[in-house]
Amino acid sequence: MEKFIDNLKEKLKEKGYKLTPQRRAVLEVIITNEGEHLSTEEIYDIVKKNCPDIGLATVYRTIQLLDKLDIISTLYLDDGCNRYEFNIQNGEHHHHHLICESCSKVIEVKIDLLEKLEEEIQVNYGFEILDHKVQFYGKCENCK
Amino acid sequence: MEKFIDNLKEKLKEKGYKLTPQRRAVLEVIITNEGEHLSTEEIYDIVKKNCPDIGLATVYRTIQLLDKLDIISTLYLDDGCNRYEFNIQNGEHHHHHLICESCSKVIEVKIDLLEKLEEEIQVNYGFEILDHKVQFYGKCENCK
DNA sequence: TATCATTTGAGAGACATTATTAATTGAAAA
DNA sequence: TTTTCAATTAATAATGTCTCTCAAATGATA
Ligand SMILES: [Mn+2]
Ligand SMILES: [Mn+2]
Ligand SMILES: [Zn+2]
Ligand SMILES: [Zn+2]
Repeated sequence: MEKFIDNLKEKLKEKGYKLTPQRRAVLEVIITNEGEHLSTEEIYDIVKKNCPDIGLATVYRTIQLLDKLDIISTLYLDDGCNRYEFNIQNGEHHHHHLICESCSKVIEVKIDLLEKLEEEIQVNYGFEILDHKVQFYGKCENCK
Repeated sequence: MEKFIDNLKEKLKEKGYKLTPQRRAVLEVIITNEGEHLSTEEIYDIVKKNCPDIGLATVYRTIQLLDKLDIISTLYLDDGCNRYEFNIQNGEHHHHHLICESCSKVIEVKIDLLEKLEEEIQVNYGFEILDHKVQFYGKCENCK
C-alpha cells in the first residue's frame, strides 16, 4: 500500500499538487476494494469511516485528479454512474469487462488479445491508439 | 426507409405495442442521421421539425423501446449523455468506435476481428457473449 | 512564525433522465 | 360507424449524478 501512496505523492508533486489526508484516504479505499468497481457515492460512504468530515465534492474532485494522473480508470457499466478502479500497472492498456445481462455481475478479463485489431486500426485509419475500453455483454456461467 | 418502418411495425406488434406517428418519426430521424451518434436532446430538436408537438419524455420513452427491441444501440462516448445509432444488420455485433482525445471526433471501425478473443473468453470464462462495445482512445490522423 | 497559493466542506446549481398524471389516441369489438 | 378501453402521449414535477461557488482551513516554504 505504502508504495502506491508514495507513487501518488510523487505524481502529485510533479504537477504541483499536494498529498492531503483526503486524497490519501480516497486512493486507499479504491485500492483496498480492488475489483469492486466502486462509484463515487460508494467510495464516499466507505472513506467517511476513516475520514468522517470529508465532503462529497472532495471525493469527486479527488477522483477526477486521480484519473487525470492515470492512477485510476473510469468505467461506465450502463448503470447510470461512473465507476472507478486502480491501475495496477501504470501505462498498461486496460483489461476487459464481461457484463451479465441477467444478474449484472461484472467479470474481469485479464487477457488482452487486441494487438491484431489495434495494428489494423493504426494502419488503416491512421489513428494512434493510447487506450481502450472493451465491454462484452451476455450471460455468465450461472445464468446461461 | 419504408422497409425499416415495416420492420419496426412488425416488432412492435409482436410485443403488443403500437406504431404511433411519434415512434415512426423518432426512428426516421435516427436512420436519416446515420453515423451522427445523436443524443436524445439532439433527436428531439430534429424530430420537432416534422412533429412539433412531440414531448421530450416521449423521445426518451421511444428510444428506450427501440433499444429494447434491438432496433438501435446505446453508446456512451464520455460526454455526459447517451447517444444512439441504428442497427443496420439485425443481430450483428456492434462496430467499434475510435475517440480522439484531442478533437473529440468519433470514427467508426467496421472491421470486427474479435473472434479469437471472444472464443477465448467463452472457453475460459464460460461466458456466453451476445454483444460488445469497444472504444479506442487516442489521436486521430489530424491530431497526432 | 508569517505568507499565500492550494485545498477543503457546504450548499447551490446544472443537467440528463425518470416518474406522475390527466388527457388523447387508435385498434378492435359491437 | 360508433363504442370501448388499454396503450400512449404531453406537460411537468422529481430524481440522481455531478459540477460550481465561495469563504474558511490547510500546509509548504521562507
Ligand atoms: Mn475491472
Ligand atoms: Mn457508430
Ligand atoms: Zn449472470
Ligand atoms: Zn482529433
